[in-house]
Amino acid sequence: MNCYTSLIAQCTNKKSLTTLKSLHTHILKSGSLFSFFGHKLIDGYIKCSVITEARKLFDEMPNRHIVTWNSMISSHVSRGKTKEAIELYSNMLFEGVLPDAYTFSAIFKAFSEMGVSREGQKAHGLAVVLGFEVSDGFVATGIVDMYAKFGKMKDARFVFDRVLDKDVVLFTALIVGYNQHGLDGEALEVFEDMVGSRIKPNEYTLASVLVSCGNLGDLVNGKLIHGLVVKYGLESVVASQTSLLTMYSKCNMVEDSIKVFNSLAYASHVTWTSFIVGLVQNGREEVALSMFREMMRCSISPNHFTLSSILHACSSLAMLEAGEQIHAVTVKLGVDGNKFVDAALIHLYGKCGNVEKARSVFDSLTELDIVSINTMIYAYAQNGFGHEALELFERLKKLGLEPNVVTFISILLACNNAGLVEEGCQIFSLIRNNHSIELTRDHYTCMIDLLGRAKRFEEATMLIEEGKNPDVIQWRTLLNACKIHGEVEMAEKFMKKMLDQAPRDGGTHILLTNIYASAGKWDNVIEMKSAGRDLRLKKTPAMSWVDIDREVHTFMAGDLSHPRAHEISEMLHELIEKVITLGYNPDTKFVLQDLEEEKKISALYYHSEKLAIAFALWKTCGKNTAIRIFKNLRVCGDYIIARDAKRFHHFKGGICSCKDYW
DNA sequence: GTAGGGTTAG
Repeated sequence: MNCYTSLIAQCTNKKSLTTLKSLHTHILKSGSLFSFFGHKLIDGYIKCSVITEARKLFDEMPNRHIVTWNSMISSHVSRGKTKEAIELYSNMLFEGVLPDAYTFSAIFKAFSEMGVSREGQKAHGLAVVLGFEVSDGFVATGIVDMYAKFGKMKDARFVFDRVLDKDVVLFTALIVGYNQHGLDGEALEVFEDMVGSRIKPNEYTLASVLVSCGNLGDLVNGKLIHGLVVKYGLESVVASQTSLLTMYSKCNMVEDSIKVFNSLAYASHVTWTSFIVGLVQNGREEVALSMFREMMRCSISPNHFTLSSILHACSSLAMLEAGEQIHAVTVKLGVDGNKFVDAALIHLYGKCGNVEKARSVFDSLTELDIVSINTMIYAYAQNGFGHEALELFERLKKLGLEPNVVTFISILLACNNAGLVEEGCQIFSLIRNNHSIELTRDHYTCMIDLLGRAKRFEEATMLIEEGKNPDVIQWRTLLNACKIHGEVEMAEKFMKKMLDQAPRDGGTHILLTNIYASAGKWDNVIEMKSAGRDLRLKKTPAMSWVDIDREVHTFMAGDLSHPRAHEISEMLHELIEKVITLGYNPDTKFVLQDLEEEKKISALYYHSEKLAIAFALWKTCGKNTAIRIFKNLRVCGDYIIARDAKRFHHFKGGICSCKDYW
């Protein structure tokens, strides 16, 4: 009889399920199944990962031992079968079997994963009554981790503080809790306590505190902890590598994160993703895209984290074609239903001016949440679809969702971009009356722009003065409105107010210079320019780019350095001749330099966006494909299609979607 | 004879 024990052990080690099952039959026939051997068999099934067989036998057994209850519960929890684990736990209590430290160490995770905090709290109470809460580190860790997952950091801390013998896992559970709820300062404090208590951190601890350093932008501590990773020989652990990358990129030290990445012998999909995310967040979208391609070449499958990030890279570069290919990848991998991925897709299509496609992704969502609606409203806003944005705003309210700060920024932007002045004012007063939303500078700036464009300078000025800490951008917004309406005197008045605040602001100087230039006040222009030189102001050069066959071509005004400069120039002249015969009249008021008329006209011809479009037309040879031109600053009023730094301009039948409002 | 914590995204 005793040989059963060693036979079961042999099967378990070899993971031989068939032999285990024949043993099962044999023991059953011998009449000793519901004894010690039954428990051994259950244990064997669990170790062979056939939990259903274990459960079947378990349910047949009378007089189940606490150890077997515990094995059943913990094996269900570790396989993500939380509902069944909780069921087993209640059955156990119902049968009058008291849980012990092993039971508690497993069960709290089930409560947090099921999201049932009341039940979790009850179990906590029982653990206190039975005396396990502060005396057993495993139990305490379970409780601390559960409260942390529920975001109840005060409860987690309360339990933590009372535990007598704190170990590295308990400390880590609390640190991770703080980290995941944005309390990175607290996370670092606890880490310091831990080190002070001479408890050695491990890879779990270090991974988490590194991320906290990143979130705080605390490079000093980040580097110290990098030192600890090296000291404890944890450099080859994936989690350490991943969080090192995250830490450096969140501290804006992309070069260091590149260095870490290049030193890795192997990178997991999480590490690749962390690296790519860091590149995207640091404005290295093109590198991110090539790393993404490299990742795919290495047959590392991207997941929803990777894909949503890389889609954001495509959005920033407005690379529609690359984005569409990645959209195809998301469908192929079946992650296109993920809400992060879908939001990124809506953002991409919105940013690339394809509102219909953004909307079709939006319509495919099975569950609407505030972020997905915000993203769609923003897509409408960017493209000047004011009424559609307002409609969605109404739908949001009907769904009973609470609009947040981002919703209001997007909707105000939509009103602004579509010239819906009254609607914008109404929504603005709605936010004012809704005390749960705090008005931010962005809300004010948007309203100031809206009122300024509507020539309602008095109200706009009042808003600047009412808003907390008005900034240069707001005054500059108003100056821009003066420029639109040719209000030179008003601009000078605002300029004085601004200069008190930020005498060295380059944008202000350039704007006022341009206002003088449009009004032909060349003396003032010269004066402003020399003042600007004295202040050593640098102007951001205008730049346009076009994406053809996944290659980005960049142009600056008058810049003939492109290898195809000759063809571009020919195409440009051909085009201009054509449009002149169609009635185009170069509008030199957009040339803000004091030049002879002829030179002004030629300056106008060589604007960066025109070079880009000439190149694109030459390159695509009149093929019937959409051409998307991008520009970092505002598009010159003299011409054209494109997305500029603010919004997309759709040209159809010679009319721009912004109705020349911008 | 059974047990606890981590790294990537809007």
